[in-house]
Amino acid sequence: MRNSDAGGGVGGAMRKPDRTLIADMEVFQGAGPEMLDAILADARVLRIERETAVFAEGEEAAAFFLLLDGHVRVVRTTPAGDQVIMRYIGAGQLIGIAQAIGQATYPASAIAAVDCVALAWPGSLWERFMARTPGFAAAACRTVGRRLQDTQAQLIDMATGQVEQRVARALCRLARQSGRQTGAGLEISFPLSRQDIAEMTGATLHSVSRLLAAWTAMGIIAGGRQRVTVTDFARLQARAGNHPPDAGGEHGP
Amino acid sequence: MRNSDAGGGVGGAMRKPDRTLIADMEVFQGAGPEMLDAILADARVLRIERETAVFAEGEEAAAFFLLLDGHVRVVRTTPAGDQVIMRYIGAGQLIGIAQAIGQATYPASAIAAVDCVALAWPGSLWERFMARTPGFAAAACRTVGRRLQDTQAQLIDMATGQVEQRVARALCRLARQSGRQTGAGLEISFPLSRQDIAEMTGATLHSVSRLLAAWTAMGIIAGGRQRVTVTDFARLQARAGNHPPDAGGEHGP
DNA sequence: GGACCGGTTTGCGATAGCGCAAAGAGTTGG
DNA sequence: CCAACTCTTTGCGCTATCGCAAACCGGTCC
Repeated sequence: MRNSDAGGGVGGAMRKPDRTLIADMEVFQGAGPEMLDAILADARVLRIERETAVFAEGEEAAAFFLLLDGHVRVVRTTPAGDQVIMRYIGAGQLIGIAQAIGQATYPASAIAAVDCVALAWPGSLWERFMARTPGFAAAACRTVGRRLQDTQAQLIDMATGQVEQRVARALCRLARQSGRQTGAGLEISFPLSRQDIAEMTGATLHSVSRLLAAWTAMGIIAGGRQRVTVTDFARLQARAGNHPPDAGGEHGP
Repeated sequence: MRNSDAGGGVGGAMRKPDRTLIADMEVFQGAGPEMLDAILADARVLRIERETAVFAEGEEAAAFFLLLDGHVRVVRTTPAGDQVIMRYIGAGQLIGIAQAIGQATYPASAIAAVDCVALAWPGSLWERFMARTPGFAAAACRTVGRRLQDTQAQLIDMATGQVEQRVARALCRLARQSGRQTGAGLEISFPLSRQDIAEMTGATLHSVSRLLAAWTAMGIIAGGRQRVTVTDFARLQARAGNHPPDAGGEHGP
């Protein structure tokens, strides 16, 4: 089990950020300088330590957040106690927008994958933003829509794909979204355990471990403890579903 | 393969409906009578025959729709050719809202499960609605958000549940949303083949058939060709994994 | 330095559910 | 009333994947 208790770990304030920090966020497009300042005036700046919760599933949705730096994973827990990682969210994205969808409580938990910085607004301001900030509503709608698209794509994967495909796709997605180019390849820029990958793909830790071991041996990926680097993106993509043009016998004895 | 070609089958117009028809739709809450009339003035009324497409995946998103009567299923097709039923949509809901999420093409197909009636607006009007109809943006956002919630719930099912649970949950959901109370129980009010259920749950036709046969024998459900009636909702829910009020300590036969 | 600890790897048996194949059983239309 | 069709049921071998158990590692704490 993970140490992901409570909403603790949300650290103290920093000095107020400059408006240029949020001026190019999609949600605030169309807002003038004075409006941006007003928006910022209502924001708290949070620093969230690694592996602590920004907010927890079921909690009253008292605030919504804009992630300025870091990555958080959005997790839901089943009645049976299984965790499922819905997505990872990177800098520049909104989280905790329960009010956008008319929910009084957060439907999922958000856990910082690394130390993060975020802006927080009281939930009550959501409506004001929706009403007064030009384009905010449309942008929020698109944001939610995009997540719906992603989730649907994942659902399709789960419905039709084998574990190998699902894991390959998850890694491709993460590498594309959060990959940092290094000498060795695209390195996923936050700690990502085999267990995490399993919880993203609906597989078991064991299957994932086997898979990654095989791919490491083939030179498709590299990395150790909570680290994954994609060294051969094309070949990983091939594993993700486009199996036809492939040689190489694989898999155990 | 199903006879679900093209956007054909979209029949001719009916006489204009009365504004009361849409006045209580969530998306048009807050719109005054004259605005409702204006909205209706721009709408076309469509009659869609059973098993024909309202719109097709990949098609340019030229319009969005409000389903007035009937049920449509929203389907996506994988590159490999597998169909996945994302959801069923009933009367009163918006469909084809690709523009809401900033898509130029429909991400899925919508096929009428029964003869349907819908209103259609040119996609170009979306922005006007968003801007001028009070509450429309927020309602649209909530609609998309609710679908996101649903899809996430399904994803969790797929990730953690066995086929039996998934099928049971899918039936519970359908019965709750579209069940018509009859003497025998809650009858799902549109044709629903085993194959459809399979495509909703990521199972095979065969597994679904076996499952339903077993449940029929137990008196949990009833129904024949493309028909499902839930005769014992509580017990079906138990199969779905929630063993709450029930005390039945049963498992596989 | 050695025990400890979270994450990772690996082996192996158990099995759910797929894939294939073919027979039944309602429906539809001539 | 029969033929054709579609949907459904059923049998059976097969394999991907789980579940458990145990060995491994690279740091960390004392």
